[in-house]
Amino acid sequence: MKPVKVSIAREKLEQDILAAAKRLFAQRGFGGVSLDHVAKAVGASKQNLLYYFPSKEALYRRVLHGVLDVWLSYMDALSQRPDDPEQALRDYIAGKLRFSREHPDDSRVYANEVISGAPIFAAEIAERVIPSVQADVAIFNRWAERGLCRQVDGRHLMVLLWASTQVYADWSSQISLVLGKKELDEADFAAAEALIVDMVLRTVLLPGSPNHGDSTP
Amino acid sequence: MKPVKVSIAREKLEQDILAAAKRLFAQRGFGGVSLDHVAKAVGASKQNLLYYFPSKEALYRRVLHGVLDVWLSYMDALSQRPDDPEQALRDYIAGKLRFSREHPDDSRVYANEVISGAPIFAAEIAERVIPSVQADVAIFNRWAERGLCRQVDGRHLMVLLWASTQVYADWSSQISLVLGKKELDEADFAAAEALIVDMVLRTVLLPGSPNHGDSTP
DNA sequence: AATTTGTTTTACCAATTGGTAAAAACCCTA
DNA sequence: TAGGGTTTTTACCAATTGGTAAAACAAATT
Repeated sequence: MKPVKVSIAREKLEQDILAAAKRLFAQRGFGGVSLDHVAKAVGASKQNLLYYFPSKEALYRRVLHGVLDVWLSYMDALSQRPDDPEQALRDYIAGKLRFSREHPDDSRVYANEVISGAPIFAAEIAERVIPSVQADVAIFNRWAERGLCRQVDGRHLMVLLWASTQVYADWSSQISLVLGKKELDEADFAAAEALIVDMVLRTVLLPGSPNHGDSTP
Repeated sequence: MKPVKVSIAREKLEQDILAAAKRLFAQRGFGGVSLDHVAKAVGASKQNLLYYFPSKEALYRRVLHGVLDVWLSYMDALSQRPDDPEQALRDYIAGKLRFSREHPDDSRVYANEVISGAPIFAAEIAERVIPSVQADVAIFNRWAERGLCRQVDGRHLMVLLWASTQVYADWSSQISLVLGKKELDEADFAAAEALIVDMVLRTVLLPGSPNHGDSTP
């Protein structure tokens, strides 16, 4: 198989463009970013940028596609431990919070798109995200059927899990203000994790479960 | 006091502009909206619009100011019942969900601004929102001191309450996809409220409380 | 009716927008 | 070193951007 020859330089510039575009789209949304902004951020000309990505929307789609990859990669925690609701939920929450911590811009790009009603990515979300969510919900329901956890509406629980974890990326500016510090640190994320895990487990686990109601310091 | 005479027509057009601007800013963010968009949405000329609002940023500020008024008006539930944590929390959650239901565009405008790092409204948020949040947190801590509820980190609890309620406005497009319907209806909001109230009360109320752990159908 | 005041329209403007066409520079291999 | 493909630059373009200035129109006050 002939290797697709791509010069190092090309590869690097393309990645640089995607990275800069992600940062800008995260901050200002699709409409608030011009190709010139992105080009200047990477020290290239707008026309050069258009050589790599045929249009602004194409660039945005590529960014969003990458974001979705990352988003989904943090969402498979439930299926990893199909027999242990407690640990699965702990992992899931920890993973999503790690996503917020490590990829805040990905989170914000995604949030911007969803808030706008997903005009561009509705199809891809329907194709990739929704099945993944439904799989998680199905795992949930199976746990309940098998008596491993209480009956709760898995769909709304998933919504609550996204919301309460992603907020630490998307709303970090306001949360920082509330906590009275410039940026969120490790300890803040740990505190968030403790609270969310505590709440979810109290709600989901059966009263008789071993670990029930012990997570308060 | 001399009444500031403002013709009906003026008043109405100004309100129309603000309403249209809010809808557009909610959907596309500040950078994604042009004065011409807003003008066309209300059937006026761009220059006419600039007669009422001296600049795009001025218009945005006015919209955001109104949004903040609404946002804050739904946030005083805790102080209304200073001696009854359970009912106060129920009211608070119900109120914030009502906000998401009745004012989704306000919620989205606010979310857009916060995600962008609140470049324009950081000062006003710090002045108006943060004190309000801190008041709520203080009420919380007092409950805990008086033995009316468990010790939980009030700040992170507030974050969780915003997140889990506002998500039903900001992310309604994706939640609709998950629930498999075109838009969220009364029943969906009721289910969300039930879950959130359940989780919060399980976490916050003391084990011996009267209503503890009974909210599952 | 004349005048003042408030509102809208017309006519501009320079800068920026996303995008095209083609020339120029670069790089690798024969 | 010549040629061929790849990448970058230069030169454009029409449309849109936020905004100004002043004229035209309408409404209320005298």
